[in-house]
Amino acid sequence: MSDAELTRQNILTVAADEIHQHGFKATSLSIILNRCEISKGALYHHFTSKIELGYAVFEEIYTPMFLDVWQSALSADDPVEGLCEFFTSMTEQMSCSEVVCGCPLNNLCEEMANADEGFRLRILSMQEQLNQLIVNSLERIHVDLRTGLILSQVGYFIVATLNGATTLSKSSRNKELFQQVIAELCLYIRALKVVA
Amino acid sequence: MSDAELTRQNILTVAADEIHQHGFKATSLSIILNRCEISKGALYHHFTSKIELGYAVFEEIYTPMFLDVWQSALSADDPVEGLCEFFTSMTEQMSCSEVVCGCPLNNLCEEMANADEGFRLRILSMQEQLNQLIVNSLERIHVDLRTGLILSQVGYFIVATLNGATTLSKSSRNKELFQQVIAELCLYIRALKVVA
DNA sequence: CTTGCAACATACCAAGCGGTCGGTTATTAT
DNA sequence: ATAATAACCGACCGCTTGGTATGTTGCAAG
Repeated sequence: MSDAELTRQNILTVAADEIHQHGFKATSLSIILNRCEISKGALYHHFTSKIELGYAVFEEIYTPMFLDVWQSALSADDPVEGLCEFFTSMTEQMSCSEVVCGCPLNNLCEEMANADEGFRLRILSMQEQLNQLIVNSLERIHVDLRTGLILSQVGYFIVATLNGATTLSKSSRNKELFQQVIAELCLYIRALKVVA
Repeated sequence: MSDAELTRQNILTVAADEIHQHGFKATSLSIILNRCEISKGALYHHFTSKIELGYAVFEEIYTPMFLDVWQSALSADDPVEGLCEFFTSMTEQMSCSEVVCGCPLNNLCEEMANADEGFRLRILSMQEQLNQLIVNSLERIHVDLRTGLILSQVGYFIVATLNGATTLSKSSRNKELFQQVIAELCLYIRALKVVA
């Protein structure tokens, strides 16, 4: 990787962390410059504006990270158990800072979907991709599932609850609340199956 | 109501609307001053700082509004049906701007719980009050409910899902997504009861 | 060897922010 | 009537923000 590309990646990584911690609007370019030990000229050589940097972070950092982790959870033989294990391991591995900072995509949806069309469309596309992943994996085991389920609706319900749980936990600063909601969510997910 | 108190209330109302629309940090005092047609001196006569104004909005506008609406939903003879009707009527009455702006408390939790201790504690207290309301009303009909339910967990699950649904809907700018999640949430809530 | 452009650095800018302060008007108590 | 204070005004301040324009360095092709 060339020096220039290294600089670019470094900016993206640091910016992703700052945006995760403080949100997009509250993220200061000068702090990114300090952390990267570069000048303003360097940043504006690689990105035309703050919002374009934000888009790049979304597309090159958040999106692949997000798809990877859901993909692997849903590719289990039994996606229902895959999801539950994924959620449970989240609560176990979750550090305190992650409880406080929440999910980057959920944060951006809250903050920017209403304020910037570019962010809104990217977030929307991400949500639809994620929902499709869930629907596809549930369809794989449709013979084990209750009849009458609207899978797309179920997918959005799961994502909504997970996001709601992270937001809710921010005020208590510990993962107890998160764990409770996740536990209830796993009950719901497992109840999607017909009783054996 | 005295003129001074009228001014104060006007500031609170306008500030509540601005914070709802743009979040706390992005809310500009000068815009509030313009909308209220008052001077900066007037505002700082009634409130010592921007953050104190934010606290006042939370306590005097958002909190009572929030408790009122949940209280009345949960005081129905059957709180399960009360909740479902409440949620369903939300989707029907919801204007486009409300879809876009989301729930004021959920927004503040996302934005400020991590950034300001005063907001965090107020939000936490609000969440606990709300959960207690739900738990109390479900306990009233515990004979109709499935055994083994952890009511506190159920309460937080409901709130988390509702909040997640509002956030999720922001990116699509319409209430279709919200309605889907709410529909699934009502299925979940009604399934709390034992089959008759 | 030199020409040229990518890859930076630095100084600067206007705008907006929350907040302060001295002054003015209106109201109320004595 | 007067004194005191509440209620309000508006100019000003320091600071930070995203963004720009000019200048410098270094590598790489011709």
